[in-house]
Amino acid sequence: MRRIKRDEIVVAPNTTLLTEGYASNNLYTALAGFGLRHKTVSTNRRQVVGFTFPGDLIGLQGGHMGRMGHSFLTTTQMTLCVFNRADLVGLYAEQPERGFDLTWLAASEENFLGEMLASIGQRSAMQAMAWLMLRTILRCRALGLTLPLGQDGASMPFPYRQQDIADSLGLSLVHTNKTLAKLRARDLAAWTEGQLRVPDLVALGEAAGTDIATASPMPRPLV
Amino acid sequence: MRRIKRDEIVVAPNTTLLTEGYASNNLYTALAGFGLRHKTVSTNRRQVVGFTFPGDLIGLQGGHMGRMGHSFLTTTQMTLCVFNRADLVGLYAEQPERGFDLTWLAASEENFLGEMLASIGQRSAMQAMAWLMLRTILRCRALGLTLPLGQDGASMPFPYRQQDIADSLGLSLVHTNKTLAKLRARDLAAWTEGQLRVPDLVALGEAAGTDIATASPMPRPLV
DNA sequence: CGTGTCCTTGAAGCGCATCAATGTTGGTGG
DNA sequence: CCACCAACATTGATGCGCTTCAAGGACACG
Repeated sequence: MRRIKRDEIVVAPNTTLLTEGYASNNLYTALAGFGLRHKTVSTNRRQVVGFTFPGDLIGLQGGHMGRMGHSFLTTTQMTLCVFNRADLVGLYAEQPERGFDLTWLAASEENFLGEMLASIGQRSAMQAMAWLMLRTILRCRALGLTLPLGQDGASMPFPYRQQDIADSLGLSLVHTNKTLAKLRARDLAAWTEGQLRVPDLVALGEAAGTDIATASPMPRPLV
Repeated sequence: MRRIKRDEIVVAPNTTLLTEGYASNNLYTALAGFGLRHKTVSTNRRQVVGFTFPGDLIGLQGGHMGRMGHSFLTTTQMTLCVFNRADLVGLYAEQPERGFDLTWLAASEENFLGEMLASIGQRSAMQAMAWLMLRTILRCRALGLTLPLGQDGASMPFPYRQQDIADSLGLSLVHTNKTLAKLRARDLAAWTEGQLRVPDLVALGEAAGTDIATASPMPRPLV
């Protein structure tokens, strides 16, 4: 991938990098910082379709299908590696394994969205919230972004706003807040000051109606 | 693709071809018939993550990520073209454009699931249902599966059960039935005897809170 | 003619949205 | 250095859209 790397940039918090409906010449890999991808449904309604962590590829869609299906917004300051869309075609020819990996990533994203769908569609607010936190912290543990917490727990930076989670789960801000308070009261997950602390991953999994093995992400190729 | 084609099979209605959590050696292209992909959340709760029409690729995930993220179930009898998972790797090397197309397909699926997510998360039952019917009929029109109906309408076979739609939109069967009745009463969409009839696509789009251009699928590569 | 599958309709109740108000924190300019 | 404001978090009250429970109808099949 280094061959087609074009640049490395630092972006301010709360910046829209990619806009839904527009073509993008670039795609990025997140090196540091946090962001999110979202779709706009109507004025004052959006759906967050994913949280972006270091190591994630951003804008693959735009590179393959004329225009972006979602926008990308930074939450914190981010450091990004920049690639050029036009270079992708050549990459497939020269390094088929990389092309295979890209399909893998897209399929993996698809799988994640399917799980989100199942979560929003079939679970209660409480379960869905628990599932999201569990899924997030397990994924970030695989990335080395978490710190151990007690026997079976973990903590990690999670610098989003409650509104972001609400828009991700299709809940109102108010109900999101109350559900978070419940999770905190039951010692399942405490999310304060941008830090997510889960004292017992197994217990959180039970509240989510799933087990850790099911919620664990698969090992992924690096791009 | 013909090079790696292994077989052509006919499958009975209501048959599970791929099972969530298991690896699959095969992937398929639907030549005729209808089916659906679904995830099992718990006993007696599932999430339908997509309806499968002729021309669709089935099981790409299983070919790339060790095991399937969802099950595949036929609704009608289906005719399928069978490919072997192991042949995929070679395909990427020999025909990079095909590999590119596969990523395109996966990214396209991801995009669709994002839209489903937005629909379930942000829209009312009525809007979500209208959106699903519109999206479905527009996609099938591009495949040549629809017949024109009046000035701005279209009709197509849609041989699913109400429970399938309910599980797709995260609604109860009862409410799905009542919402369908409303759509029928308002002359927006009539779905009876396995046929979906939409007299005015634009009007349906208005009920869905979107316009036809936004809901239209992008042209796709054939595999 | 009984049995299973799917569709339909009514009634009751709950989970969540919406409305409204207050608290907290950090930034900004007088 | 404090008054002010904007952004985000929190909490209570009210009501609706949906789920769940229940029952019955239509049709196909052995």
